[in-house]
Amino acid sequence: MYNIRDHLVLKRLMSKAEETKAKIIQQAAYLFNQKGYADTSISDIMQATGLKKGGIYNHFQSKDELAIAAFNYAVKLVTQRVWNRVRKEGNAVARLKALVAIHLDYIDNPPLPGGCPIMNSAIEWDEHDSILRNKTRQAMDSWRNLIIKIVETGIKKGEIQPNTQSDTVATVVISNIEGAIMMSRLYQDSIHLKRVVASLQNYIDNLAFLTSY
Amino acid sequence: MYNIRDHLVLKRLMSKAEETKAKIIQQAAYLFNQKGYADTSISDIMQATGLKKGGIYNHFQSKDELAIAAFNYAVKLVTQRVWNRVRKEGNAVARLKALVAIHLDYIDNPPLPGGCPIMNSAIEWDEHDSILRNKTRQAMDSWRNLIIKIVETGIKKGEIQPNTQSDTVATVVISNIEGAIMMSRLYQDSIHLKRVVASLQNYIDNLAFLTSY
DNA sequence: ACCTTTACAGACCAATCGGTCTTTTTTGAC
DNA sequence: GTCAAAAAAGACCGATTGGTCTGTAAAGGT
Repeated sequence: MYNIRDHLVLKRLMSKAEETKAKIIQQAAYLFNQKGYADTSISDIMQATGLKKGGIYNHFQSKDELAIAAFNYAVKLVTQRVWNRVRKEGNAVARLKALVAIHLDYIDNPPLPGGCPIMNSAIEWDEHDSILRNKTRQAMDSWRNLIIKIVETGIKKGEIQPNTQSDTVATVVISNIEGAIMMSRLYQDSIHLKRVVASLQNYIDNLAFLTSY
Repeated sequence: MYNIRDHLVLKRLMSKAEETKAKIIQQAAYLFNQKGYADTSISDIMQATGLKKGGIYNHFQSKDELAIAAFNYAVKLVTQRVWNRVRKEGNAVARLKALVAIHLDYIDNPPLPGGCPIMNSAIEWDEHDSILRNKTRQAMDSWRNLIIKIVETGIKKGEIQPNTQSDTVATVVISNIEGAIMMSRLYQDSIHLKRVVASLQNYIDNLAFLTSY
């Protein structure tokens, strides 16, 4: 079969197998995030990737193993988008506000279809003692630790009030954002996300050591 | 078969069939809320109720029909608990604070196992155009309208600042609570719910027309 | 106590599930 | 171009899915 990559002088970054595996992971991540693990069948993934059963099970031993790889990929997509935005800001208040604001386009321009994979997995796995629940907790831990670190660095630098509870800030910010994503997705209307982002901006302003007025 | 209810003089409130149907709905509601619709099989419901397939399909035409009845039942459970608490309070600020505080025991003493059925259904159905998504939106509408009505009544009575956006309050309060339930359930730790409830109490205090200090 | 109605049991169905295995095709180093 | 290794195809498997249907048992008005 004719393959354009071989015909060109382009060096191949991934082997064919690696490309196939990456495609499976991406398509599976999209499907799992949209439909959930239980309602996504191997047949769905076969159809999305254009592969047959043997092509998928050549790369993964089980549906679970694929789901874990897909979840890792999904989490990487969402956390990278946040971090790439947050790192641009210098001080803690600006970082927190950027972290919140980046979620405004979670409806119209999401990092992957289906909403936040951390929340989706949390809801689906919260009472199974499964590998995926642990993975979800780890992802949530990273998410919380990012906020905690920003706040504590801000306190040290005198940008944020010293009596601020960083773990409370993390819980409040994440709860708000995740709840708002849920509501905006349910109604297919970003208004809820906009309201919550505005409310959180005000919340963050009140954490600042010196308010500007 | 000997039946103690017939032997006693007790008037039967429900016929045997109605009791059976109610039992199916309750058990199904628990299962759907814990495991989700896709991962709950008719066999699971057979086991939970002690009935066989014919006994279940005698009362419901399909799994979907049962899921809708179960969702209605679950929503009734959670909304009644909220309303029974809120109605005890006279003024808007106290009502809002009670509405928030009632969710503190959502982990240790939930109205039904599996967390908030509105959020769980929202996550599972948010991209299907299904009956259950519409049901979920209706339940969320009621939830929002309760808060909106409390706020607007409070504004009229001079208990809440007149420039307050009631729909924003509804979005913020619900997003916070639902997000916090998700986090506390993921970690099996009510600390996140406690933090968010405390934060929301402060938020509500700031809506009051006259602060006490 | 009788008798009709209905609730329920349980066998049965096709379709689909996740997963295995053998065969064929493709890949890519030489 | 050759050829060994790996990737993918696709037939196949038992178990389970939601759902149907017929026979039996219980219910409950009379």
